[in-house]
Amino acid sequence: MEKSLVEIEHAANMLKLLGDKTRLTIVAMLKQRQCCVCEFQEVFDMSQPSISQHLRKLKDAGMVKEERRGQWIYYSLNENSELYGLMEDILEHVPEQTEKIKQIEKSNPTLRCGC
Amino acid sequence: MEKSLVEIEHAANMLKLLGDKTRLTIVAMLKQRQCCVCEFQEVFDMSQPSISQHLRKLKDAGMVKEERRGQWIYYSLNENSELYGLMEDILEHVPEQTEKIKQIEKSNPTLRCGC
DNA sequence: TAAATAAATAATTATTTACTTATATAATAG
DNA sequence: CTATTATATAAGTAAATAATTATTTATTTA
Repeated sequence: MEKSLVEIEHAANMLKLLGDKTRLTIVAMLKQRQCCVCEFQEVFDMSQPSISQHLRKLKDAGMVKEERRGQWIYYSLNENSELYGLMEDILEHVPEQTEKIKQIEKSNPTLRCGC
Repeated sequence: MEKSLVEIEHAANMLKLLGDKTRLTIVAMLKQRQCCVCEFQEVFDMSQPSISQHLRKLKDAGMVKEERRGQWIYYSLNENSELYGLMEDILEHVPEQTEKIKQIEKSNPTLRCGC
């Protein structure tokens, strides 16, 4: 399979977004499974608006998509993005975020809805 | 061949550096061949110190190395960096910078030394 | 050794970024 | 309908970034 080519300016914009530890971790977590905002709140030591703003940037760049389910909004990687191939290749070099996934499954913030 | 794993913080730092169009272009050019500072000056519309500072950041991160040859300093990719594998994989998604390489070969700023 | 060239460093500045708190919007439950 | 919960948006701010100009350092050449 050929590598997808991305215009250098688009690539730089994407790399800049992934060049933030929080966002890179978010994306690495989403590679393992979709997450809702309240789940990210469990693992990042920052305010809810801060997390929302990171997700917004990733969404504006087309890297993630959101899906509302009741009062929760779930985020996942956008596999249709022209940036997806590059994102995948980057994530292969980044450790799995299994600890963080375990952490949210333990505290299970969306317990009440049975997601 | 297994993908090299990079700690998420290191990966984020590297991606932040590549998340700048000038630096990403520099690195893409260096994938094709080593270049000296005056050659970068031919293709980027910015001051010499600005280019030097970009190169310094890439060097501090271990992504490029420099080699003085007379009054010129040549930069090349540091293949021994723990980040090299990731960098290579990213560059596979970025267009070749052949136009820029041609441009510097045309004006040939280091003509006088016969490099 | 003096002048010229190549590159790095220092100091400054405008812009961008990543956070904060406060507030608004949207959905659900009582 | 009201209260609660989940998330987004707005406004403000401190820190980081990418550029600039001025200066310094290093090398070559006359």
